[in-house]
Amino acid sequence: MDEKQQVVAALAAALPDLDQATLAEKIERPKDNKNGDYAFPTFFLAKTLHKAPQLIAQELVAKVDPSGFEKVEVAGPYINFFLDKAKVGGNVLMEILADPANYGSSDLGHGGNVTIDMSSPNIAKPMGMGHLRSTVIGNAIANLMTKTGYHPVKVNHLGDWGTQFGKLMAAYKMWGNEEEVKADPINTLQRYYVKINTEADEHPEYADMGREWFKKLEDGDEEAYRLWVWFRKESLKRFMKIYKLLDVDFDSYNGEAFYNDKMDEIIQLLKDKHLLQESRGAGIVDLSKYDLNPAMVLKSDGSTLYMTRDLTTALFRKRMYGFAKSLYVVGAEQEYYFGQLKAVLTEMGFEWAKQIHYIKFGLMSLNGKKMSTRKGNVVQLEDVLNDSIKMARQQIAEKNPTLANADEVAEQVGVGAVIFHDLKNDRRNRVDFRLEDVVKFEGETGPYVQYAHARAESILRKAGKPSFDGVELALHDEKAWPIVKRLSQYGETVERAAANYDPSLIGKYALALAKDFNQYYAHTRILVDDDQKLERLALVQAVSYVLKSALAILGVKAPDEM
RNA sequence: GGGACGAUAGCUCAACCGGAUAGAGCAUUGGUCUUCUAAACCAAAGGUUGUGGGUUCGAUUCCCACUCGUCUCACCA
Repeated sequence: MDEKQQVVAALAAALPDLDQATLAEKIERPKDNKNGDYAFPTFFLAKTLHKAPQLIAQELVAKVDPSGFEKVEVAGPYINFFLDKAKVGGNVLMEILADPANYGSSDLGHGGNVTIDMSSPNIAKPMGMGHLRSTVIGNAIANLMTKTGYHPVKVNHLGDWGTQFGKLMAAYKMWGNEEEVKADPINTLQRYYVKINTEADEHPEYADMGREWFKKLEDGDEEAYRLWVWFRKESLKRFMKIYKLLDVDFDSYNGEAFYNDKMDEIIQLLKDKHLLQESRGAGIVDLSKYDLNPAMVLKSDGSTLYMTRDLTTALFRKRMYGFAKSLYVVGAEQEYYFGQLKAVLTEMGFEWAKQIHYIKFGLMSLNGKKMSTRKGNVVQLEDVLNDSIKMARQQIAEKNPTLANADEVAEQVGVGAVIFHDLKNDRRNRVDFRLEDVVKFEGETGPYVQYAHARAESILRKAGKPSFDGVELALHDEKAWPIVKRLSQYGETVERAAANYDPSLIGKYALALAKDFNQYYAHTRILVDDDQKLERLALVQAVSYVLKSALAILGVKAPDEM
């Protein structure tokens, strides 16, 4: 950052007619290191100066003071600036080593609360791979918020209410067996649920039974309530196992049921503001001024919908947390719906509606088809995690059989692979689930990054964990320059990832840094006793810190040995 | 039919604000472990960036049209 200012200053002296902001805007970072560290293209000056860009570049470079730079040279229409590698490199390393935990952090958020609606699995259904996306994306965004000075509030908006419970209860009453459910709650309940759905075509009365049971639940029927509590408890127990594996926790588990008795207010508010209209017996809010279809907030039988609960939830969260932002990490198929939700809130006069951001992610499919719990074609997240851990354990047995805490590391690597796989690409991309891709440990994967980190730690152990306190560092190894450059870009990468709610930028950064390091490692011996040994070790230590930090943002562990 | 999003190497994906020869990984072919962990490294090969126009000194990137794909368009969530 300061380095860019240095370039701006040098150019400003040669081009007094242009203001610094314009110059800063035009300066770019060449993709190829041979074109220097910063470059200034002169095309845009051709028109005003009536000269060829190449000529402008040549004339300009003569006026630029190259002191402070390694060199400044012309390459066609570009002026390329090469930084003083020894000095800049040393500064970057010293900055990281002085305060590793805060490297890359900023205070853009000034402590403002950011509620993040994430994970939100449905009770009485197994957590599928689809829920992984919302969980790990939400978790990574929460970490990005922390890193940029916000205070994230992770909310697991459990799907613990709705007509599907009525159906489930009806199914349980017909075919259920208490012992069977106790033995394996989720899968058994899931089986009942699939059964009643598949047989509903032949037995239309099942749908009515489901509605009746849900009505009972809403009216506080004792048996319905007892079943609901039981199903919910068993489901949560199972979910907690998965969250523990993923190492994700939540600040609130207030789900749909929590808002069940709080919806009157929003209905009343809509009435007071004359926004509630009747149409075909149902209650709707007209949104034609937003170019959207009307939002239904009351069914014709007077019962509520998802929309009703979400409006209530939004208002509750604003009051409870006074959020600076409210994020919803939800599948892309709900985009239209969230447009309506925001529009209704705006229509109600809540100016904070614009603080709501919908963080959509691409649908996960199986063999090209949408996964459907009702049809039973889902891949269970727990199975995938366990498979991955098992495979990681095998790899360790082959490659590092004497590793002391092998089981613990296998879990970190196996789970890390799954999480990283889900986060490395743009969250909006659709993904077709393929186990062999998810549990891959080579190439652009989580384990690749973890491995680079473990190698770095291994070297530091062998070097006797050197201390860098108060050491004045310069970096003389030219081969280390790509690494240092990458390290120096961590903060801006974090900021960009946070601003775009895009964890994949951190994933790509971690891969690039791991690759830089692995290349260096393959070509340079670090543990040789010469006068540059300490600065090489400082480099290794800095890489280790930053890799670990980047992985931590993604929610991936960085074992010291693997 | 309306809307949203997308189309880049055989496959999965990159490409910051419009910039230098469009880059990685996987798969394929070949090379590198008596030296810090080979979950790694090096190399080869792989492209009319869906099609056709336009804007620009310059377009994968911006605009228009078209083709194809996914999602979505009130009593599910």
